[in-house]
Amino acid sequence: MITPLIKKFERRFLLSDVDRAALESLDTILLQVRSRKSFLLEGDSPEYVHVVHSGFACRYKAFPDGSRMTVGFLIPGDICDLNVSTLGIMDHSIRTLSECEFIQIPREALSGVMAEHPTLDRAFRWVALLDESILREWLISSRRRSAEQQVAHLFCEFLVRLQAIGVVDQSSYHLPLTQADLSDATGLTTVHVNRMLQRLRREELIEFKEKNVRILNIDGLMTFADFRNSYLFLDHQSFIA
Amino acid sequence: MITPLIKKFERRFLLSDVDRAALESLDTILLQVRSRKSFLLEGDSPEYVHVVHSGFACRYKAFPDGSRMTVGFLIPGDICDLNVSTLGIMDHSIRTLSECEFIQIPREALSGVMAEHPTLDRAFRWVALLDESILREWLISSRRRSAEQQVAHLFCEFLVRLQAIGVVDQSSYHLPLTQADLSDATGLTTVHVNRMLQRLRREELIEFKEKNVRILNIDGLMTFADFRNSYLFLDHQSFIA
DNA sequence: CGTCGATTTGAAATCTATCAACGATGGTGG
DNA sequence: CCACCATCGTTGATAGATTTCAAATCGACG
Repeated sequence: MITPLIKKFERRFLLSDVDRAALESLDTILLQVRSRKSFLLEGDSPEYVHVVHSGFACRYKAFPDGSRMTVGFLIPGDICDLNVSTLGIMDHSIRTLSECEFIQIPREALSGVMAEHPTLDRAFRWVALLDESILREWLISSRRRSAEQQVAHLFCEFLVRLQAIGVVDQSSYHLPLTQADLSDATGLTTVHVNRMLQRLRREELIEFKEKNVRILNIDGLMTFADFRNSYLFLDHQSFIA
Repeated sequence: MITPLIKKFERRFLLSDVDRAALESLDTILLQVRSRKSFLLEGDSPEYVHVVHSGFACRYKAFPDGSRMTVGFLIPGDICDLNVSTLGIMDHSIRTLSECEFIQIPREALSGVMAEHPTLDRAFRWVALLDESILREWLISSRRRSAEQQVAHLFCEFLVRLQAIGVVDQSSYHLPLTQADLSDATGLTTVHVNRMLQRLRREELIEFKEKNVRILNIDGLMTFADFRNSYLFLDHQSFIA
């Protein structure tokens, strides 16, 4: 049941059978959430840890004026609320972008597993750092990249992250976002996002319609966006046994 | 020796005498670094954990074109390279902005302490989350705040963080940064930073000269910058014993 | 058919970068 | 002590990127 997470860990860690069994033996509940629902809010103290099993979601910060800013996307295998264990509360909110299934893990049980399995403990810390690294890259995007590059970079990030979980088909992938979602995630206006998408299309880098992305020129896109995947920690170089 | 870190922990956690003794018994070395030196580079695997004891430093990402982007500031009590334990290497660099003293803690010994003292383990995780929260706020700054607000927000952040370690005197504090440093940290040009500082001065919000910041109107500044200190986790609300 | 959300278009306003230059300052070496 | 140099801060003019505002189009769907 918890397989997307295990797969994610195994991109970087060599789990023992015992480790894997410990994760699999966790008593989980599958939770379905409809599309475009805020299901964890800033200030919440969820008693379960939630792992995305299917669907797309995002982390966001809500503002008094009713607007929100997306600070990260969640795809299958990503953990929504790992931090709650040490912080006590969510310091941002989570919202689904498509219909989603979440795996709920009792927080206590998970802590127990981490305490007894050093490799798993390390793996969980690692995914937290991965989130932070992505966040840092978003900051870089927002400061150093032009609007067009930012949008392009986002499509690269999706490409690589979705490839890693095996849901990319010939450089095409499903992406249930609206242009307004991209605007929340980049801080650009929807008008401008629209124009940037048109440009990327005209330059024959990507196509994005009907919730489907097709990368027409991967190298061209990555070069243009100044995308380096090292921040996603996908290489197995510093493998830790 | 390790007192700035202990003080930081104690803003949020109730350390037992045993916890405190465990930290104090660590075999540390004090390292002096001259101003404006890169002393930890992306890719490094430092064998010690470094805690700022005195001075100002920053985290930054270096780019092929020789420029750099600051992604966070370090003040006394902040940890430079906690992540190396789980990641194996630095995924960004650290540079001093003034003469600095760093406390070097053997990584193994620190891990041991964390393993045996759950509260300390939690405290270390907490400071990691604090860093991440600040990063998230920087992302928000860079997307939602005007240049002038960004600069103002940075001065608010310094004010509150420096207050927390007790080095603010009547809403004045020492800040050994150049306008170019502010530009690295905001992504603005130095020219524009200069103009924003002039505006803030003209609006009688702050004064910044000779490495000294004086906040002339705290409420006005915070309101203007849309600054809320909750992201700095300074409140003792969700105190964990 | 009408409505709603999403996308697209155009024109003007605003913000920030860019380029170029100048003044002040402090340190260094002669 | 002075001349020189480098760094920092300042100013002005212009170009470019992005937002803002307003409106049109499109498609899905009841």
